Amino acid sequence: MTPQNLEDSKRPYELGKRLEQMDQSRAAILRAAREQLESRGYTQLTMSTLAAESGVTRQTVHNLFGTKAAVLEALFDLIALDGGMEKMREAMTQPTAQAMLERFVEVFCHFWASNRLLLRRIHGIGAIDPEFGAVIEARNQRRLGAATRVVSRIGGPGDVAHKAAALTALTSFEFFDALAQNSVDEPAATAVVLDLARKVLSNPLQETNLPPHPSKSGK
Amino acid sequence: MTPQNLEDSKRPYELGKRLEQMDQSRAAILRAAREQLESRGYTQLTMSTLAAESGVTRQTVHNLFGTKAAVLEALFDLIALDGGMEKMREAMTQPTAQAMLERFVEVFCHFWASNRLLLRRIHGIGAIDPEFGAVIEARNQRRLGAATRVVSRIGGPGDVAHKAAALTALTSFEFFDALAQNSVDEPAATAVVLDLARKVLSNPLQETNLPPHPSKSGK
DNA sequence: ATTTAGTTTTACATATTGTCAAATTAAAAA
DNA sequence: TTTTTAATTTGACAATATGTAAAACTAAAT
Repeated sequence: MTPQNLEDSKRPYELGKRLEQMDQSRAAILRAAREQLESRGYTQLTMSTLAAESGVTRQTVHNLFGTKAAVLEALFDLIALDGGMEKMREAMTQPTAQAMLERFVEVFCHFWASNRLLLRRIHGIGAIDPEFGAVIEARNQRRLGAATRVVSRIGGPGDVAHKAAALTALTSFEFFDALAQNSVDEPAATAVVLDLARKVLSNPLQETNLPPHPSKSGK
Repeated sequence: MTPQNLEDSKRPYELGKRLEQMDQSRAAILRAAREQLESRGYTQLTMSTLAAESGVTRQTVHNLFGTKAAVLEALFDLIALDGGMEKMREAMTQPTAQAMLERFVEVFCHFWASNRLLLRRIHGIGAIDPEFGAVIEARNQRRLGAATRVVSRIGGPGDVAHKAAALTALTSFEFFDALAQNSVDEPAATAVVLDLARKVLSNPLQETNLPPHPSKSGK
């Protein structure tokens, strides 16, 4: 019953050029997935429309990816790869703590801005589907880890975990998206995030920045 | 052809007690919708499971609400109503600007905290479905309007629209949810939001809070 | 020329939404 | 109490969408 049996033996076969074509199909499908996800939304994107726009059969989409969820996960992985997430390493190795924070904020804000509509959909899927949500949350936890290192590096008073949570929230896609929703362009939004991040990390919680609770004493 | 025709005339009929039962069914369906949306997510919530758990027929769910989207919109309206959104009026009529800001932040943070998981799902639906997204965005625009009034009331330097956008993002559900995700409880998260809001509204953009760009000069 | 393996075609099973009409039932009106 | 009304149920149906399976087809490798 070994593979060398006369009956079962198969001539060796390298996919070669066929692999390229498969990769092209995969790429075309992911491109179509991105377009349709952005323009039509999640429920309107179907395996059929995906196949039609990418020039293959619906069955081929299933062969190459398996399920609709797998297509979206592949798309998610793709933008994270060529979207510049490898710049994180460069950010985390800055010489000074402030430069580290600055690059940290810039890297994420630029990534959010570059894929805003798509990420809104993908994160939305994570919000409505617990299973997919775990994938998103895993990435958020990695950002939390990086944020914790930034906070530790900067030092200062206050609880590290608490400040890291705040920094993570400030650098979340959702916060950036909310900022950009109201006519704040990428540089301006990035500046706001960076400004707030510095304020969070410099002082613990300065509630005395302005009159604390002026509820009784009118101005 | 008037209603008084012998053929077409109908005996007057008040629904009375039947209306109560319809309301109970409606309430039971919305309760089931909330539970299933939170526990199973959007796609796992079906008209069938909804009907089963609320003790009516699938057809009745359709009779009472129309479509699945309509059920969720009704649920969205419900939590907004009895969820305490009427407290907004009280917040906007505070005597001092600072009290107004404080109540503004507190009202929203408390609302987000009281319906966190449910709102994550509902906002997620808005993110994946452009049509439903418009409903969410309409509410965000109302918050932006209120934020603009708060910002104007507080005054100070800087662009009102810009600061209002920042305040709106800080008081967004998504930002609160991101904060609360990492072990920050409601009071702490509210304090963070309020603190950041004060900082945003007090100074325009104080980039000189810390050494500006210490990229070349080491510490 | 033969073999291999991806693609297509075709068919099928399942699940879900949404609609429709007749039978049923509980409440209102007489 | 009897009749009438309207909501609920029951049963059926159409339309989509996902996912699987197998045979025919085809392009590439041998």
